[in-house]
Amino acid sequence: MPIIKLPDGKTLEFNKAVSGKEIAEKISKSLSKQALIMTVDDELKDLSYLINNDSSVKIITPKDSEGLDAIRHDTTHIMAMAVQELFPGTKIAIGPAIKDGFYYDFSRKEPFTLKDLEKIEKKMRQIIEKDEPTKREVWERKKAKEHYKKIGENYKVELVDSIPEDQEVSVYYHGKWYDLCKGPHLSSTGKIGKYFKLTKVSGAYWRGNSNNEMLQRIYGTSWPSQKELDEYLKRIEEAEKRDHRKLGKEMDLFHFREESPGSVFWHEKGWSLFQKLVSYMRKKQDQAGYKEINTPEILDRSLWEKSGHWEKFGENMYTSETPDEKIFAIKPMNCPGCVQVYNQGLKSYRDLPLKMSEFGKVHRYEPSGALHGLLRVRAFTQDDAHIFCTEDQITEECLSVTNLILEIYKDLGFENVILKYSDRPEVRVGEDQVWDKSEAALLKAVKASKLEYSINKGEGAFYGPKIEFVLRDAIGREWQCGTLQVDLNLPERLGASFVDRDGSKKIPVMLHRALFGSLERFIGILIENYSGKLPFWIAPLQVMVIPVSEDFDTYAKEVNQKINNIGINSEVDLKNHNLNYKIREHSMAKIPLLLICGKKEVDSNTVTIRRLDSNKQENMEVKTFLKKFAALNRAPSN
RNA sequence: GCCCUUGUAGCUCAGCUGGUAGAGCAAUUGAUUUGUAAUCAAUAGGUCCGCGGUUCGAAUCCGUGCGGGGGCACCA
Repeated sequence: MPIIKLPDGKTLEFNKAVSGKEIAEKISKSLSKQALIMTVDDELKDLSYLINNDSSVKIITPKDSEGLDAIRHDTTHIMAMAVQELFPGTKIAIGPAIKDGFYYDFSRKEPFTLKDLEKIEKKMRQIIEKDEPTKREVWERKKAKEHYKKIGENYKVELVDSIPEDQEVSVYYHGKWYDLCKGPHLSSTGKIGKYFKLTKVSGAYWRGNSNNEMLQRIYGTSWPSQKELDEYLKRIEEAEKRDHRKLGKEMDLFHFREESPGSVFWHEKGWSLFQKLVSYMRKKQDQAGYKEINTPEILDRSLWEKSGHWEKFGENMYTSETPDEKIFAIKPMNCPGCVQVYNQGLKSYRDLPLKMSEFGKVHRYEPSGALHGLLRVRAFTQDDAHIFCTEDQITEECLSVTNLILEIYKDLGFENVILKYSDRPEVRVGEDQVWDKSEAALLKAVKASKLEYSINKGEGAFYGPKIEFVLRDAIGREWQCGTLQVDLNLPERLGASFVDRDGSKKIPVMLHRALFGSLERFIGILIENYSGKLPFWIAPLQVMVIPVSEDFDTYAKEVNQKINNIGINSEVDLKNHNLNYKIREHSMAKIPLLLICGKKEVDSNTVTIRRLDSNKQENMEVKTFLKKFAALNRAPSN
């Protein structure tokens, strides 16, 4: 006589074992129609699962994230079934639901083509049409293994092996096709609806290990309704429109070329944006007590051996050989150089904390497949700094770094920031006790920041634990930017010290921190966040002055000169095109302000402003304009 | 690095099964003097990514290298 407790607190009593389907029907007709799976005492189960004992039950519908996952999981099973029917001999590996969709990994000699995807989709629709019931069976572990061995599904054999001993080995059937699967699944193939689409094929290593063979992965997306599917596809399209590679070209900011893959050729406008960010940060760092330094880009191999980079990071380092056969490395990080500057002259505890910043250009030989526009490059400028301090100062210094970073993000329009804390990796330098100390101090700062955070086990830098600052952009994507790392190893390796209060020599702690991480990457993120429509104060070309006709060229030139004189980047468009044409052209170039000058303006000594993304006209005296926009030509916090 | 895919004018792209390239926009020149998202016309513009091969003949087919894109792995 199970008593079923529902999420709203109500209870239902049954006089025999009861299935989810029956419970849903008892609650309401509409719920039973929408029901996909259920949770029994927080465990996901098929609706057909029979409940014998008193339990808490929640019926899952497409509105729940578990429901959405179930739909996607079912869709991927149906895809795998379609693939095996269409392409006999194809072996199947794994096929989970993922964010916004699903994938399944296959092993087959011939590559799947986009045409194949169409065929597979068609087959899937046929399978769904048949609406065959999905059934679950529990198999003996041994039977499952032998069975899969017999039919040559070697990936499934491995998967059976990896199921923990205390768990059942279950298999799900739709029609004749079956798959090793933990479940749960919808009750029949027709339940998933028809709102799915196969999106792409790619390679993927078996079990995510690059030593294993490469499988073929087919990705798809699946939703409870046409509306949601359309919305998703629209979202993808919108994201593509924001692509900084496309906008960077359109806005004439930068380009890449074969001669230096992964390195940016900055054009005038892009570089102007870059420099605006640098001078903004200089100002912020000055105010926060940083001292800016600069160190060589090429340093002798011996320094990198001492610092540990040669051994731990060598694979990613560019090296150069001189005519006299000396080996130099092009710096992949600024820290060793910075320590050398610290090491000049004796330091006292009174000098600490000592904050040394550096806009250092670093080079890292990233794997070719990792390169991605400005977001992943081989040469980039870090807004780097190293803070030398005592162990007692770690937490406080970390907090002040966090505050600085948050203020800077806010100025640039990012208010939604989360932290990722990473502790010791497997490959590392330094004693475990040292790691214990650094990890504890950093974690304390993380907690004190009161920001949302997650812990990434084993993902710290080889010299110390770290936190990463992740920001969410206008369309909800997360970008890892700033970083803060505690380093109790490098100062010792490179012989840094200070004289303490008692006259003894001690080794300082070093904090590595970067605000944006990489200027290049951050600019990419900025462009995507704003769809290229950058805030006025940071836009490379801020104003375009447009005379209505040739007669007003002189006036337009004068206005342009006055604007440039107060430090706003302005140009005047004297080309022989009509007004409509120019407005269209410069709007598409995403210039924040267009100033129209015609007879009316000349007579009244005014300009008419048209702001990007608005067709309102705003007339203003030139004097007023200059005053107003001079004030807007700096960061909100300044 | 691995799998798939792709590389034609400054840009976006067309060019079927092999017969030495084409459009729109941009550029230049001329006409037009324009009041809030494309005025008209003319002109010029290309080692069809590089190298090698097949062929009487290659942008097109094959091989290879390099680059781009989508993933996987990587991201100290």
